[in-house]
Amino acid sequence: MRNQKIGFNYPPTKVGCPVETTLDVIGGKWKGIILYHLIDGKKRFNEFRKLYPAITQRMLTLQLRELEKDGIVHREIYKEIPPKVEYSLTEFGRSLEPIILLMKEWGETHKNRIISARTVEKEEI
Amino acid sequence: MRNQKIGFNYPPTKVGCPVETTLDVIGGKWKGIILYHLIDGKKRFNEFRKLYPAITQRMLTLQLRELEKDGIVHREIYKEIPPKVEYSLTEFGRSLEPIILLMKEWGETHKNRIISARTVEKEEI
DNA sequence: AAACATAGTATAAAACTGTATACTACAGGG
DNA sequence: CCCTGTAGTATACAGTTTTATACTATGTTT
Repeated sequence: MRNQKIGFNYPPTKVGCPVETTLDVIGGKWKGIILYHLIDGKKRFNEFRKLYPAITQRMLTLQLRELEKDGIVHREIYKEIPPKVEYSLTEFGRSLEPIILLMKEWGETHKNRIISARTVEKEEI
Repeated sequence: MRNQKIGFNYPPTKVGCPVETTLDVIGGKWKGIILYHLIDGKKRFNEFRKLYPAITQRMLTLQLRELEKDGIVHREIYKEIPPKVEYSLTEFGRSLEPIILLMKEWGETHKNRIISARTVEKEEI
């Protein structure tokens, strides 16, 4: 283990780079999708499932709960049967809007480039 | 498995939400940190390790290679002994600057709020 | 001759994430 | 009385990521 020593002690935790803080909040597997759709207004649980059927119920629940815990998303429960729950952005969540919109634009503009950069598996044999 | 059927067929792959495309590029565990520091100019391999000693060599290599494959980062090898390799943003990588800077601002502004939102383990018994 | 520096690679294990499947509650409709 | 719909929860397993540790190359310095 010669190489690992680098002349100073490791900090106990990752001292936050601010960019990492933001990515921690919005970087979950389905959070981009969730936030992107919440910008247009509130959504019900199964609306998300219809928009992205590949999300399992468990993952959707987990991601929404994390966003809720971070104060980004508000969860409104209607005491009805069958159940009705609406998700929406909080005021705080709205502060992410410019970032989400920039990411949306960037993704739209460069999506094809990224896809082709990643599908070059073998150029030559 | 009553609940999983939802009245339409699952698509074969996740049809890209543009926000997800962007998060796929910048959302890796250490990519925020890497990109944030590359905005100031080129960096050598061990400079990153000194900035964030918790990154292992392997992770740093993997993250840099992914950014390189996506065309975000340029890797310049100097044929010297001991080795010297410099990493920098490509022209394409520069197009991420506005997003990185917004994320940096958001993180700086709301870091404490996020930390405390996440450390409320039990309010009452 | 041994040690140092840089930029990695190799391998295995541990930790975390995500999936699959089954299950719950309750009111209304047939 | 059984089925439907909504919004979940529970459990176990599979898959992916991340970590830990050791190792490589090679020219220069001690």
